[in-house]
Amino acid sequence: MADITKDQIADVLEHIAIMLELKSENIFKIRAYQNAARAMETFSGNIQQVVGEGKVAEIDGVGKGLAEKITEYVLTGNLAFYNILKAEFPPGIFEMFDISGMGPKKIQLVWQQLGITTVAELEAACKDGRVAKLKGLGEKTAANILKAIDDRKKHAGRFRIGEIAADAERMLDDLRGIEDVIRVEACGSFRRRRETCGDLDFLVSTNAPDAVSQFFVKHEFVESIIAQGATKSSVRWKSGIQADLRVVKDAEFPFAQNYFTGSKEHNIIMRQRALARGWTLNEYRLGPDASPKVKPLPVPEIRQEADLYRALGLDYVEPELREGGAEFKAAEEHTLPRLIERENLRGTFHNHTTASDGRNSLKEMADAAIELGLQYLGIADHSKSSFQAHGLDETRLLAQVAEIRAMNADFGGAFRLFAGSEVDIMKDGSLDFPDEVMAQLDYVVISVHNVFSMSEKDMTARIIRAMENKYVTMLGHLTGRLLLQRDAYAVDAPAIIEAAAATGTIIELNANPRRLDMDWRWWPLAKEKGVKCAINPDAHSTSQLQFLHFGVGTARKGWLTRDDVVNCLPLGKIEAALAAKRK
DNA sequence: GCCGTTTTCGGCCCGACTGTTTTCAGTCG
Repeated sequence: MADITKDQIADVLEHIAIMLELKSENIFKIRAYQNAARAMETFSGNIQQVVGEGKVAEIDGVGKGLAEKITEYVLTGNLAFYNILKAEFPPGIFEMFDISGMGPKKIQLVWQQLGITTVAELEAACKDGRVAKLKGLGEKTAANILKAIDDRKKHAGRFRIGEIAADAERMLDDLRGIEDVIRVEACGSFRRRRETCGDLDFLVSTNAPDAVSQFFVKHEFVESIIAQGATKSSVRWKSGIQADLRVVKDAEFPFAQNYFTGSKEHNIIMRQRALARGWTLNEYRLGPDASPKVKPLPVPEIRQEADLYRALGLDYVEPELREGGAEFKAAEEHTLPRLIERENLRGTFHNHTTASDGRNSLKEMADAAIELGLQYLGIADHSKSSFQAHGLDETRLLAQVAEIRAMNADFGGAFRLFAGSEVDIMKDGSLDFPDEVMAQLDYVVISVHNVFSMSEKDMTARIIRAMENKYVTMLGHLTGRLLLQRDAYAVDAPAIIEAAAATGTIIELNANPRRLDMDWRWWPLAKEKGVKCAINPDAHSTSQLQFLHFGVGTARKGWLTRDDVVNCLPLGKIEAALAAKRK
């Protein structure tokens, strides 16, 4: 069996959907491929196993036809249908989808009429007037395409939530300050606390829409105006991100809030549930369906989002869970979890000091933790093999342990530092410190920091071997990914989760917004297996302790409650949790 | 291509904005 991951399957299905669009195939067939790609991305089981058991078609959104294609791809590493389809298109053509305003129809047009197959050729054809002469296009379209090509060069791609959160919060505050503004929300992927956002969506209810729109497009953040209408405006901020504003009447707010929060998949199911009750749902209202297929029920009054969920037979679904997956079944059966909140955290592990590559001293880190209202702080500087990060050898580590013990005496029980280490996992799965050194620590975080290019099988075996050491308390940043920067190394997450359950090892949710690793998609499986989570900021300075906010957002996306996260335990109870595996 | 509490055919979410048109197609979210 080839080592095909579910992400690779999703990419292939997504790519097929794009090519079918270019061939002007049936739109619903295209959507079926897109749905199946989403189903793969959010699938939390072991796809190899499901293929082996012949149960692919049991996955929601995957039918007989796509199950056969997925099975062929997983078993052989190849998909004949995909290869044949791909051969019909020049490879550079797909890059044109990254140009805002270029969709399948225009790409097809410039390709068929002008023979354009790359973004560079498109740019040239816009400049020399050939694009403007095409039927259905014109001067403005050509100019807009040029602007979009230019924008793409400047602002490629998506933004990490850590890069945009401060500006977004500031905009929310500013919008709330406008006269006659009633309700304000940042919707979209930002509200759902996705790890990256392509844009920001602001929603305002007011009786003075013009004033709000004017304020938005003239805000100091704005670099250029993309579109401005009566109810919808789009701008590009100086930071590079696109920000959209929707202005609605207050009675419409809960519907718009729900609609613009998404996800798209979540919205589709919401609308289907409305139709099943003889209603139609859009971003403005819940109303009677013009041609109902069922005997319509009276339409209830909706004042806030929770009313809408109730009307559709659901408990309120927190935004973080609205990814179009298991949230509906749980909301129907009243089994949605009470999600963890920032205030539940009592302390945190995996933080660095000037002893390795941190910017603040032990004392400064402790003071900052106290300032944040934490009861304890774990220090886990790098081990000696991470020489690029000034990793500590045994002598320096034991000196730091002694310093921590002395400081704890001064805190007098109100606050505590825990002495740990972020120990490198060596290439063969052995650890950077011997057992007798780790035995002197309160806890041990283990992480992979080198030799990323191993096979999935070897990397998984490497990590599992390290987890089997009884002094290892928790596994740091599982995949080593740096969002929008460096891909995850190959590792079998379900196998790691199984091993964590078997060995009693905690898995870290690294809250650094560049990482947010382990990914939120795996936490429901970890929770099901009884694996505990530690939300750790991986702070290299006092200010980075604030990363805990992003970690809590990701934990909420992973359906975690305070009971699933060890650092919700108070002093007096956390000690036993850290020591449990050593017995 | 998927799916089913009027089921194996005939549906499949829907509105705003732009640019090119003169009533609509394309794109986006």
